[in-house]
Amino acid sequence: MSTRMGKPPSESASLADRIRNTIQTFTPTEKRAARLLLSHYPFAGLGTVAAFAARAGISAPSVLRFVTRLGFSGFPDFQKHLHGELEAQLLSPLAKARPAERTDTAAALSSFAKAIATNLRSTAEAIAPAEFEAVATLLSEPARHLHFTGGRFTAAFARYAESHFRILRPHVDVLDGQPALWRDRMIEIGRRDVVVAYDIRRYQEDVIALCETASRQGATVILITDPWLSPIARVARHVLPAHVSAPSNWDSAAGLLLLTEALIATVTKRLWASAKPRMEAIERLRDEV
Amino acid sequence: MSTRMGKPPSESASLADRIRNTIQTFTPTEKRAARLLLSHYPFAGLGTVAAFAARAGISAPSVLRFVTRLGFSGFPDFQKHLHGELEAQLLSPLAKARPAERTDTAAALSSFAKAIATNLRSTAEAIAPAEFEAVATLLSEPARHLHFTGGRFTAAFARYAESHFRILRPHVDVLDGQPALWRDRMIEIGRRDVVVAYDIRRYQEDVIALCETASRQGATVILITDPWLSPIARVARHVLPAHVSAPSNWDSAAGLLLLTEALIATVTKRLWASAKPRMEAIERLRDEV
DNA sequence: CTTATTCTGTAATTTTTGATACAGTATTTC
DNA sequence: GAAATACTGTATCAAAAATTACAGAATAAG
Repeated sequence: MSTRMGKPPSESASLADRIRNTIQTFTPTEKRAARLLLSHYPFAGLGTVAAFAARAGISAPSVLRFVTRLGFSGFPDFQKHLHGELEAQLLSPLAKARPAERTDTAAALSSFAKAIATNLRSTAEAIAPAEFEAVATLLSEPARHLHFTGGRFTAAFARYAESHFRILRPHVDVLDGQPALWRDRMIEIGRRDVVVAYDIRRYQEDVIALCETASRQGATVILITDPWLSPIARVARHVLPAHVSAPSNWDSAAGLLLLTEALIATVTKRLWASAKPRMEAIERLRDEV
Repeated sequence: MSTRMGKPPSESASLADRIRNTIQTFTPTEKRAARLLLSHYPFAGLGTVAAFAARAGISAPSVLRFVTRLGFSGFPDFQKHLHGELEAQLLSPLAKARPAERTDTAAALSSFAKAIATNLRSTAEAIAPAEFEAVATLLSEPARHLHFTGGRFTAAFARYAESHFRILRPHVDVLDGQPALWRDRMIEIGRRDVVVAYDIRRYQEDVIALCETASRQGATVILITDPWLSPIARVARHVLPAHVSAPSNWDSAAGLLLLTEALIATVTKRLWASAKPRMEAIERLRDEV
């Protein structure tokens, strides 16, 4: 066993910092390993032990001793840590190097806004254009019947979508409230129907069951979910995942709203010729009542 | 052998872009793999085949078929490519500038995301910290009764807020559906009650009437609205305006959602001592049913 | 200068990982 | 509705990787 113990890798400071601070205690070959890693941090550590050894001009066992010295249980453990750092750094360029400022409520609001804005950007980037396009097309076909549904928290977005699409086009409803009531309507759902389901963790059994039934009866299922994908993805024709992370105990649904509003906007534009007179007629009716 | 060949991985466009453009030609399981990779790009691909497969909910061979379809000779080859992209991207922060989207709809989605992100930022900046603070405090008092309500489009956010606050604390409900049904409940609303109203253009008569009545009976009214302020502002104790502009015929409600979620997060933190056991109890009840 | 100790690479070993053959299932096509 | 085709998971195999044992080299101490 080594005479010097490595510190546990769970230290708060970045691994690179820790290496820089302790590099003088390393043996000559370990220093070579450390310099390689620091000069190409952290990419040099992403490959195999053999590749790292060759690049540093040392032997494979020396690399192993190096990572052990750093406090890792083995090379895979070491790599796992690098992956984690990399992901944290690249995904939240803002949240990273910020040593817990005062948790003022005003600061909370603005950091919330920042985090959600980041979500929106990554949500938009992760969506396949063809997928979004296909969904927009489905929702633009007046002959199809649209049914929106969601779980405990996401039912609100089904409602939100419905309240807009209802104005744009005919044959729009929401499957909401008592799941028992859905059953009755399910009988009418078939090939021409489109079910748009919102479902994020924890995925809800009754929504899943509804979509499976709908799919079995030939309906087209569209799923709007989180990046971990609801089980509904199995039966869904199209899936639109949205990022949901937020500085809170709860997930943020802003990504779901983004996709919903973007779909509404796209369909509005596409159906404008028929939607405009329809909207005007609805306005007149509202004013009369 | 597969009937469709993957393109060589040396294409100039990023791998993510290529996947987004060709995802429609994938098999269902390949789509699952693609969605995982896109939603956690490229980190999901940095581990082992088995880890990727488990995370995507598919089998290891399917992952191998996926990378083969993408044109790589094997999983290590695929990872090598990801490492390369990652290094290039992180080393040149400038190169991160988006490579000009192709299709119209993709552009629509990303410009939508940008516009909404801007909304969020300006919404957060325009909120008076003391106002937000005061609202959070009101919603954190367990003795008060909370009622959420909204108009045609905004009722969804009242529902969304209610579904969360209901879990955090007692005495939470939503005034929804038939306005006639509100009347019956109005009789019980008094000094200890808090009415949170969502209202944006075009401001809705029945919601306005509800808030005026509530105010007259001594309730505290909180208004979440657009920058032009609903008439409810006259009777509201606190007003939180949100920016709503969007590249669409419709307004965007993302600002409303931001305020809602930020309030939920703040109240959750503040009530954590009592909310945690409450949430656990609710979880247990759910599991039993 | 000799001896003890630490350091480092070669080579063997074991574990893990990626890859493949094949059979069952679902799906599509006629 | 039946046959053909495509799709996907289980079980198995082969390959590569990480790890360890050990001996030689370098360094430091006496």
